[in-house]
Amino acid sequence: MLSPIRIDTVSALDAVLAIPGACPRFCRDEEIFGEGESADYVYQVVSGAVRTHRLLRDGRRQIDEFHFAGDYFGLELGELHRVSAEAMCDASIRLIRRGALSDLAARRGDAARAILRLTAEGLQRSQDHVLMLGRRSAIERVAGLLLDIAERTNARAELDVPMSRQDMADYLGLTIETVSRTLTSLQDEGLIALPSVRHVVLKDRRALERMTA
Amino acid sequence: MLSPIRIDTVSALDAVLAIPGACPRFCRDEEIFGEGESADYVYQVVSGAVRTHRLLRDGRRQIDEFHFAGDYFGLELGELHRVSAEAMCDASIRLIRRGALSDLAARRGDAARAILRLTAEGLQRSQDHVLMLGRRSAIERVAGLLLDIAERTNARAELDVPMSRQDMADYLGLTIETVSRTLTSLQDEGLIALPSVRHVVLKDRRALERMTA
DNA sequence: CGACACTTTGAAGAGGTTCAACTGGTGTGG
DNA sequence: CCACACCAGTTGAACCTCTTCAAAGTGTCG
Repeated sequence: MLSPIRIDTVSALDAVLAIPGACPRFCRDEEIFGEGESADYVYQVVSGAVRTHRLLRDGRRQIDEFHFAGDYFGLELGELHRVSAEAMCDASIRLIRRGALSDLAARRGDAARAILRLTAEGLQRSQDHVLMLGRRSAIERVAGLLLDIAERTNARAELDVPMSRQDMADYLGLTIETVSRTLTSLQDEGLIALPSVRHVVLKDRRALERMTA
Repeated sequence: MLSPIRIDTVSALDAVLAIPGACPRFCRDEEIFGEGESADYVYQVVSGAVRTHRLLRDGRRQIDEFHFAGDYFGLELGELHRVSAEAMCDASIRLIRRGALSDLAARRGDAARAILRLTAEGLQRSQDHVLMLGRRSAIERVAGLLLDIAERTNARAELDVPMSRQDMADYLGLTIETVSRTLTSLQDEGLIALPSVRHVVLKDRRALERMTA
């Protein structure tokens, strides 16, 4: 049973926002929507992983967020998307008509609260991101990202990392070389292992957590 | 947010959220609430200016946001404040009981939408902050902050800067010395003037905007 | 006027970037 | 089935922006 203000589980959110929608597949690096386009849909990752990003005029890219199975993205206050979204690997994405969602929110208080909750969670994550970019060193940022991926993909020690080094760099406000060197140094210190480029084993989670706390 | 009905002005928001509340005064650097405290109120700046921040264990500080007259802050999804808030100068702050706000939101769709709108605007600002910290140089960050202050305080060319250099640094992810040097170099280039420490004159706004676009 | 906090400036240093070369894994074609 | 090409990732070295540490300057308030 839901409290008047809190919706406590992802599945509860999904139940409230269960609106039929198409569920197309996108392949690796395919654009789902672009910055400045009309925000006619809200999206949910069914399988795979998605990145959302913004670009400066000169090409500098900042990845805003990574989205994993179950996550919603593309929810906007205004009429236009403020970020672009691309699949990081083959992904299936549920499309929810924005009009259907606002109709639902207008009729049902719990749906309106679910939307508020999604937005507020996005804000919390963005605030964490700000703290990371403003005040943490490269090694702390990388450690934090690995732990975040572990948590959000429900991985134990061994992670499937769906993003390239460039994606990690553009999320962390670093360069690809710094990310690579930092991962190597974490490996040298025995905190992680890198069996392959897109797999990371967390060997000393406690130590990683100490870096990010 | 999702609804076709938009609330377009701050005053409209205020009308919807007009709940009687105390309006205490805080003096410079006084804490309004602390990170981890129970979030029993939502706050609105009546006059003055407020900063919200988070601290790492070792004392590194990241300012999350500056709040000016009319701005709401301290709105939380969960039970606890995730940031601390302090007055940057003498300020009067309206306190709104959170319970009163959620009652109102439960009864009136437009109030619920107003809360969503506030949250979504906070998210947009936080995303802009992420882009700034992740991918902009010191001079671009400082220029961006000055323009932001100008816009939010409705200043034309001459700005009243309510924050210290340390506050600017902790918002921009820089050090106090870098902020100071950057302001000096903007002055040397003729883009701004610094008649006194807490006053800035924007002499070439176009050039400043070019840096931040 | 003097004390104190904040700001500015200077010089040296570090962390991260840049540019460049090399490595390794993957896919393709002979 | 191997050779080769290609691309992402790694490593190295030089460089640069920003930081750190130190000192001097400025403004404010008793």
